[in-house]
Amino acid sequence: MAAEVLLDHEQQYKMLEAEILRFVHKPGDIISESSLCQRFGLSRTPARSLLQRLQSNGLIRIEPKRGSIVTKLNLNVINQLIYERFAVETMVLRDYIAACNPADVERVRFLFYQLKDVAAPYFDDREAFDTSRFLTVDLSMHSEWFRRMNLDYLWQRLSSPQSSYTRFCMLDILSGNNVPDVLEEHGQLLHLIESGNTTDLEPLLRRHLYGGIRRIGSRIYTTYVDYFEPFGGDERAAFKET
Amino acid sequence: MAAEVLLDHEQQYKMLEAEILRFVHKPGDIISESSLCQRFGLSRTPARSLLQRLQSNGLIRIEPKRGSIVTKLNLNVINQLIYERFAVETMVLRDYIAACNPADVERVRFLFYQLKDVAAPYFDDREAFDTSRFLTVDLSMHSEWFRRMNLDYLWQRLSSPQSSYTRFCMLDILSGNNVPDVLEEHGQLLHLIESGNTTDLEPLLRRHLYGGIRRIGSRIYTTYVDYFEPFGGDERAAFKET
DNA sequence: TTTCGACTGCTTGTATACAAGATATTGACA
DNA sequence: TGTCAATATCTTGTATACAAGCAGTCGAAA
Repeated sequence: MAAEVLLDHEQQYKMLEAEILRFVHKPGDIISESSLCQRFGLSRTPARSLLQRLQSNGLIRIEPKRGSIVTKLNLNVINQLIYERFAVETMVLRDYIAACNPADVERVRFLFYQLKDVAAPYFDDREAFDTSRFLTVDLSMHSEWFRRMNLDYLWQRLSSPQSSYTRFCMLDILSGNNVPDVLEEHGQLLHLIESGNTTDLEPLLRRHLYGGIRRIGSRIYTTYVDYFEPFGGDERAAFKET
Repeated sequence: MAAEVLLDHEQQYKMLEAEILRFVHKPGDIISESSLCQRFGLSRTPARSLLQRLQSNGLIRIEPKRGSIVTKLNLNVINQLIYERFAVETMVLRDYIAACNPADVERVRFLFYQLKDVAAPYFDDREAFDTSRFLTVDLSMHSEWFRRMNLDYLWQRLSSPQSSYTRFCMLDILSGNNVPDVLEEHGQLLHLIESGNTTDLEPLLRRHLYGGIRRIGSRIYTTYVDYFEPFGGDERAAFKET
């Protein structure tokens, strides 16, 4: 195979990152410097930079003199990151609902109808359903309230593919089982925004953000068991949704 | 000066990090590969690794063929990180107050008295006041509720020296002006925990966490103006505390 | 057959020569 | 004196030789 020489470092990194996030490289897989040298037509120095960058984002672990290994997901870490997202987004959305004007509401409404359009094939013509686009529109709704409240950096920080969380979400998404829930819950969020209701916000967001754990369920211990770090202690308590 | 050859990579990194956090290397300063080579007795490859690691944590910016420059603080980013901390800690502390038992309360009370002890010299014998120790005990109170709620990773994520926020706090701390406020506010937090009161929690935490911006105040635009990125737009709105 | 040791081939870690861009210096020329 | 181009010297980027640790293979000896 010819080396992919057309890509700059940033593109190379994004490509590797995407491959890890989408489980093309599975947890436990080895990505050696030499494989990157061949693939991208690099010498070892820039290949090492790529690996070090992947490591600093928690996607691989470089073991000296042994190799670079795609990290496994840590359910404990995932739970804490969901908690973080839940805490932050509850407050952001509360503040957003207090601050938004009719034009803002209209924008959210538009994004929701867009989400419905993208989701339609999921029920009618499963083949035509575009998972990736659904995810994009889903996220663009969430980013809307952050953007409106001038919290773009914070949204970027929460949604950047660090550590285990993004890959966990990807497990949920790739199976496609999240579509009905996401559609339903985003509809309810829109309804809260339209009505200015903030009292029902917290339980709804809790259900929405912990949905991944609910849907993946026991497959963590069966189908996907090799993707996760061995479970020690009482991490099964995760199922109780706090 | 003899090279500091006794340190391993981790220690070298921590040392550089601490020097940047404490403004030994000021925003805008240049840290070249060759300076690290000389100082630590390294060749360029491991020196580059150190710099890339600093860059991935937002402490320096590597400009190709030009140099590596200590980043300036971005007030907009700082505000968003304070917002994050505020949102998360409000929820953590609310949950903590609902979950803690008398032994937990006693532990917090002990930490508060410890904080009072460390702070005492600040008022009596300013020379004997230990800034670093005060900060440690301050943080150990905050980490206590995270630890109790099994959110250690989240605490680590929020308090790790990324980006601008930790350095901003350091500006506040190095001046020492935060001691009375911190003592007072931690006392009030203890009081809320003892009484199980959660309704006053949010305003108190807002005051506590935005305290740095309040105390530094206009010095952002005067004394410390060179430490910050140029201000564009309406970032002065920061003063309104949301 | 089993055990154990040398060895072969892998991995990443380090040092260093060279490439190439950015910037400051220098000096000739007007 | 002022201007501007050549140049010297800085910076980081890249390629690569060598170091050194880990692991699996192979084979000889018990």
